[in-house]
Amino acid sequence: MREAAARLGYVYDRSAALMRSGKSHTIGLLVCEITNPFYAELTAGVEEALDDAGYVTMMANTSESVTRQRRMLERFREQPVDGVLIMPATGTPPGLANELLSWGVPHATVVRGFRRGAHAGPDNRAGTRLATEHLLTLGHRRIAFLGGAAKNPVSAGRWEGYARTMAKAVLVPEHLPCQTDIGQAAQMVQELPLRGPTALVCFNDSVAFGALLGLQRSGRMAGRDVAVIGFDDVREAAFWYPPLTTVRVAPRVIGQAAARVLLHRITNPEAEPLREILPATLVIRDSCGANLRKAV
Amino acid sequence: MREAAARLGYVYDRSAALMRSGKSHTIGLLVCEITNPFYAELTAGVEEALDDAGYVTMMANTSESVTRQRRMLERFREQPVDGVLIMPATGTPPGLANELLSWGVPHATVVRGFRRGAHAGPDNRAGTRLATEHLLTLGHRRIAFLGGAAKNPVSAGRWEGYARTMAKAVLVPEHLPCQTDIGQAAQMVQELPLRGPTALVCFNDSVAFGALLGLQRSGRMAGRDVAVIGFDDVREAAFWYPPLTTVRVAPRVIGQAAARVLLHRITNPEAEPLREILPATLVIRDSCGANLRKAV
DNA sequence: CTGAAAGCGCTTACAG
DNA sequence: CTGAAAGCGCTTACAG
Repeated sequence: MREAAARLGYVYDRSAALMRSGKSHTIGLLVCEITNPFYAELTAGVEEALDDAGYVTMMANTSESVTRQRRMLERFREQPVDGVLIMPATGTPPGLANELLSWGVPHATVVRGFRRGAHAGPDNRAGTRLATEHLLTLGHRRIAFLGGAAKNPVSAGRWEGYARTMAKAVLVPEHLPCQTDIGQAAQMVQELPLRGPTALVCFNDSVAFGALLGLQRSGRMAGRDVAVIGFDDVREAAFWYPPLTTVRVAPRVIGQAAARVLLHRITNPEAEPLREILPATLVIRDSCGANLRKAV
Repeated sequence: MREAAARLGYVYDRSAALMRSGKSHTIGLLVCEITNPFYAELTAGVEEALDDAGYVTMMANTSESVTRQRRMLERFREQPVDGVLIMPATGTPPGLANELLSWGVPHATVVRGFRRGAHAGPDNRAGTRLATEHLLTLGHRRIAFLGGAAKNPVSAGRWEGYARTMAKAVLVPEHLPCQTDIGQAAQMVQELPLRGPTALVCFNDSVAFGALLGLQRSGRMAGRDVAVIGFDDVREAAFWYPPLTTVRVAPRVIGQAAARVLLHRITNPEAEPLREILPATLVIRDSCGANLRKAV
């Protein structure tokens, strides 16, 4: 029937259907920085899962701009969409969670979360704990944490995983603050004193790449002179020189979980919001020196 | 007025407005592979420009699946959107252009184009011409072209720029086919005979990264033993070891041009479709050996 | 179970 | 120039 109608040039009008039924089968997705491969991969996971559930994804890239995020959110509200998946831009006021609640728009946070409400993200604390424990096993004592701002829950979680593991080993945690940027991290590491830390737990892979670069520039080599561990396992991690040991959190899996959590919110508005914390695993390559040690 | 209404809880309903006016102020964007940093950056450029023009971007990632592309396109038609921006998935039948035309949906292609119709993309031919000329200037004679499938216009254009420049220098062009993938390219280059090409013009940066890796694995070094030039200038290009000499085509600028071309199509449906071919420039870093030469 | 009518919230064309 | 009414194409609730 619809087949035949289509042949005659008929096209189903979703906007009319939406107006009458109030269901758009569209989800708004707010990405904090699409040019970051980690978030790009995550976005692909979200879209895949929503597509399977019969939803279409309306994506907007906020480029870490709170203003742009606000505008897109209002736009989603007017559209309207059936739900919003949000990776909050840096500097998002915590009050946003309550505002979204008062709007009555089902929503879930991804990776960067609010204290409460539907959420899907990696186990940040377990990730840096695994990394730190691995370095301790390799015999390191002067282990520093490179990067991270500590103001947001992601940084806080990763710092905690590291700092608590250090404390448990009766060692003093050390924070080397720097921007989440290859160039900045490289600068920081390049200027590190010779008798400084022998191992670095990095906030994420970008920072770790910078560390690799900074070591190289100062004539040192990751894995041999200083152990480096990243966080995320972006695709490039395996291809860097040396290949990066890092904490894998599978962005695509997080994306799928986020879609699930939001859809649960939509279908069960009265139920307690789901919070899915996804496991982190350590991927051992060369930058931590473990393979080098084995070879000797 | 609207301010006051908003305070009372009123939310403008775009779906109603759309139904009456037929204008959605929404553009559908079909991305062939969002996890490729080049396309991610391009997407950000499109969105930025459309946002400035008062349009919202509805993005869908096809992951190079023609089936998914078809479904999203039909969805966009039903939605409806005011126009579609498409980076065709590999294997898209050329007939799609006519079909879109018959649907009456304004559209433009990005990067990968059809023979006719609105389009924005890099000057592929000029890009590889610049790369090849640079290698010739550095004294190379055995220059090969690595990667690219030649079935699509992008590959064809890049191959032509290389092959014609070689022919002009009375040299025989050589094609080393491989998948557009770091691992595949690395394998290919690793197995290259010692008396093989002394320089490689690569289909894109991913392939070039693979070449760098393959050389490293076989104990050779890009820039010193074999010159390597990429295409795209993705963000990582400057940070690889050695830093990659590559053809810059500024994905963000292409994205902005694509938005412009589509909006022109929407506002001037009777006018000839615009085709914007954006300039390519050569960014000289270390992988081509030019800096090494200077230092000696 | 089937079919005609009402109505979603806007914009637009028309009457006053 | 202002204001009330019609209508966009669906879905839904209701009458037959």
